[in-house]
Amino acid sequence: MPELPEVETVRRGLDQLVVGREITKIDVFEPKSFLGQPAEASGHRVTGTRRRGKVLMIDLDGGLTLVGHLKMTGQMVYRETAPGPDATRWGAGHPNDSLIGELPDASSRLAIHFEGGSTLYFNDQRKFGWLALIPTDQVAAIPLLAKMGPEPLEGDPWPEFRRRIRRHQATSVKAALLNQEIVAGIGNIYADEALWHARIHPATRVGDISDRKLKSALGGAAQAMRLSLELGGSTDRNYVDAEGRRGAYLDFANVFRREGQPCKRCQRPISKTRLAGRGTHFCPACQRPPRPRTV
DNA sequence: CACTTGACCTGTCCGC
DNA sequence: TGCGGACAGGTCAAGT
Repeated sequence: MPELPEVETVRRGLDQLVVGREITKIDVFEPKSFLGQPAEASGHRVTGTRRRGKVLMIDLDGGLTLVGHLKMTGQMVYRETAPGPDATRWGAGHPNDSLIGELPDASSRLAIHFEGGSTLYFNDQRKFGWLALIPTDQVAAIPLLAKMGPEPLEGDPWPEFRRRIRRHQATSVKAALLNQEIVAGIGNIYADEALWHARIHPATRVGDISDRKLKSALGGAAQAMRLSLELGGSTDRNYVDAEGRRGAYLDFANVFRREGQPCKRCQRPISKTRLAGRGTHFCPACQRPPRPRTV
């Protein structure tokens, strides 16, 4: 699932690959995946890329921006040449071979064509993701962005994080970490990793957790995401970067998708349960369940 | 307002 | 082998 490190990895790739290129045409294969008028992008040149939380932005000249969200299965994959017999980058046996092949494929929702024949494909198996073409000065007003909490890897997010999470004392800390209005960019993988780091049971109510522990959880999320950035993100099923490559972070995860395997701190088996509508991984020994407060 | 649940989708996996 | 259903999880709408 593309979370902050995955979206940032895609952004860095796109920054190298498409900045300076002029869009000739956008072909939309799945109308619900694109908001706005695709024809309005033609003739505009990419001036830069940005990211806020899990939201990707590709700025164009003329005051336009392509804003996108990959949700769970979105991919932004750049190909230098038009599809053809030689377009496949990966040889037989390459680890990417089974993940992504010639484009467009069945999951391709739109194609952004550039001067010179290169193409940026937006693939999204489950059609939850979207791209929108809107005036740059209206990007910040998108509700998701307008309400979004602090960036966990920029400056000191703790004071703002603390202010926001303390408004939600009755919710579970797992749900709070997934709430983009409390802190930006954390999804299911890094929420579980953060709580393992801080030794907090995911079902614990925010109101029952000290500031010191909450700060540790935020720090744990940041630590996991920084490592993931170095490793090109997490590839669970679909995620690839702008050049179609997998990320390697899950090989180093402490709890995510490790149910039944030994905790790296205490060797007890990792548990998996369902919380806040999500699969939730934790060490039942290191992360003690909350005590009932009354009765 | 705070909080929870279901909807949105489709590919994969599991049990029968 | 085929089939039904659970599951995967980011965000929003609708519910309590």
